[in-house]
Amino acid sequence: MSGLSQTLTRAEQRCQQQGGRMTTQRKQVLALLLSQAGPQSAYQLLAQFKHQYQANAQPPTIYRALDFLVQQGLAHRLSSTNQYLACGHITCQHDHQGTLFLLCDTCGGVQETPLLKGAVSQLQQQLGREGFQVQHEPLLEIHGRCASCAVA
Amino acid sequence: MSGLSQTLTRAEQRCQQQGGRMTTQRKQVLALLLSQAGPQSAYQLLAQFKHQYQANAQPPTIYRALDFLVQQGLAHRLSSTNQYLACGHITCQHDHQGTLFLLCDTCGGVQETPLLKGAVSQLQQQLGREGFQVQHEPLLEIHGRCASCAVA
DNA sequence: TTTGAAATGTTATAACATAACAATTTCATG
DNA sequence: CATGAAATTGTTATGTTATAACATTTCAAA
Repeated sequence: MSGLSQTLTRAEQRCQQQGGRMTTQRKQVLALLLSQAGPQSAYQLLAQFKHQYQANAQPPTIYRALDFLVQQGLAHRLSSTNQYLACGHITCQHDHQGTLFLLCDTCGGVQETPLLKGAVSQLQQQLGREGFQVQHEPLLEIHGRCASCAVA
Repeated sequence: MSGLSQTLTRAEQRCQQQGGRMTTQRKQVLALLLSQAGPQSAYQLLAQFKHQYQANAQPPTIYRALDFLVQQGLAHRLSSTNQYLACGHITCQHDHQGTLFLLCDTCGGVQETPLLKGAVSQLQQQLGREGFQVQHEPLLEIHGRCASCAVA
């Protein structure tokens, strides 16, 4: 578990390696994402951004920053809920072949886990069978009920 | 490969078994879906519905029909593209544990295939590890390039 | 220090989806 | 058949998500 500033530093390093510019604004949005308990909609983030950083910010500001962060692998977009969250593996050396998001429909929380090798190879088999070529790591979203909510 | 009317009949049977009412309107929307080459947005379907069936139809008409069809397992919603398509397995006895959609970013087409058992059990393993309970068959969407587009 | 590409600001609008309530239809049951 | 509760459909309005388009500014490399 590393602190916020360490994470931001690490994120900056990653951008440099990948030829991306980590500007103040983008860092602010990433910081916002990192401070959240759960995934947020773009407009929720916009509201917080306006409150904390820039009162007159407009949607494109947030969407551009989010697009950038997603491109750089520092954030993820959950397409099944139209939400965004910081990547849970900014500080670790992650060598994923894909990511699995477990979305709890009860509490709205998300668990992000690397796809296990076994699952990856099974999926690859299935893709190969169809002659389908994947360009980016697949992000798989599965809905259900998380462990905490299952207890209650 | 069964014809449109056969498929609609089969769909009707399924609804009855599941306690759903297959109305004229819903059948019309399903027929629209079945006549498509690829997945369509709700508003594309609305435009076609207005053209073919009811000139003054409004968005709720389409969304309600789509919601119903998805509930009954006769159609799917692709959350990564906000599109809808007819289930490719209305006429077969399908005993899926989940479905994998291969979305071609080049031609916009979709390949729908049942999740192979191996992949299912790998994913289940991973879910079990997190204590996560799935309520519905997972629908997994993977983007990439389909076989035809890979050739070109 | 120019200069051009990238980033940001700003206005407007497109695209996706649902709330809320009225009217109608359906269909089990009296 | 009558009829009334539940489901479906009609209709208006609006909420939510996302991007187009163009102006301005920033910033690093030549």
